[in-house]
Amino acid sequence: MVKVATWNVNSINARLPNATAWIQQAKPDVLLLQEIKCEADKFPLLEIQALGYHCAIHGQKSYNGVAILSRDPLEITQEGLPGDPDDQQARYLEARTAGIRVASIYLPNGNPVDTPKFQYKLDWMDRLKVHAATLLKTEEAIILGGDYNCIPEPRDCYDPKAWAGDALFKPQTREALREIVALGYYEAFREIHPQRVAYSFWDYQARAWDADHGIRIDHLLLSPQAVDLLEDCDIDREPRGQPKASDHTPVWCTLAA
DNA sequence: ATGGTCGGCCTCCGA
Repeated sequence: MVKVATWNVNSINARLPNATAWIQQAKPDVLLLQEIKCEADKFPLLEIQALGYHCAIHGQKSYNGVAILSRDPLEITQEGLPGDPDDQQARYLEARTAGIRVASIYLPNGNPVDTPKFQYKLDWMDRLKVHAATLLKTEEAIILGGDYNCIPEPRDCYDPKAWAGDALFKPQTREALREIVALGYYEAFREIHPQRVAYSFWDYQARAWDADHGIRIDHLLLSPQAVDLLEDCDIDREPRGQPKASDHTPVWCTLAA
């Protein structure tokens, strides 16, 4: 059995106690991290290694940054999303480990929508679609996990009307995610829980956590070879209720292997 | 309720 989780930690250094506690309790074999908000030399490598994990880091100062932790050694297969040599933002890291291929994805937020940030998001999703199609041809068990900054459907949001104009819920954003899935991927949470309402992000503001005003934007996309092995998937709300929590909480799945 | 959330950081920007 291989347990793979994704978690936007909103700074790995600010979140180290929370991340350590969750790793020791949840014991993922592979953990995909987003928004580590540091370069590799500022990553708490020794602390993570002490928990028994290898680390692959694609860092950036102050913003973005992704990493992959694994009980097994990691072979990096892609650092940075292909398709735009001018893109300097650290939002994609891919590796082989634990007998599968995984990617840690921090998809651009895209707000405000009347600025170039939204077009950057849509362009980034186009590039991800191209790369995701290439990956499918390997016929490997693949998990593309991360913060997709996309609310797939109205039921994935506590108040769809309140989010109607937001980059996370714009029709173009949702269409772009559907196109990626339609290449031949399976969204793990919906495979296991076709009807369930659950969230993975609650804003720090306006008592969103206390009111359960959440959205589901952290996803695990599985190739056909991976979904054949899929046993379980869930969102662990517990870390979001802890002191000094990230605004996201981990999403995990297990594969028979 | 004269405040209102975080983290990183060239005291504001990004989320």
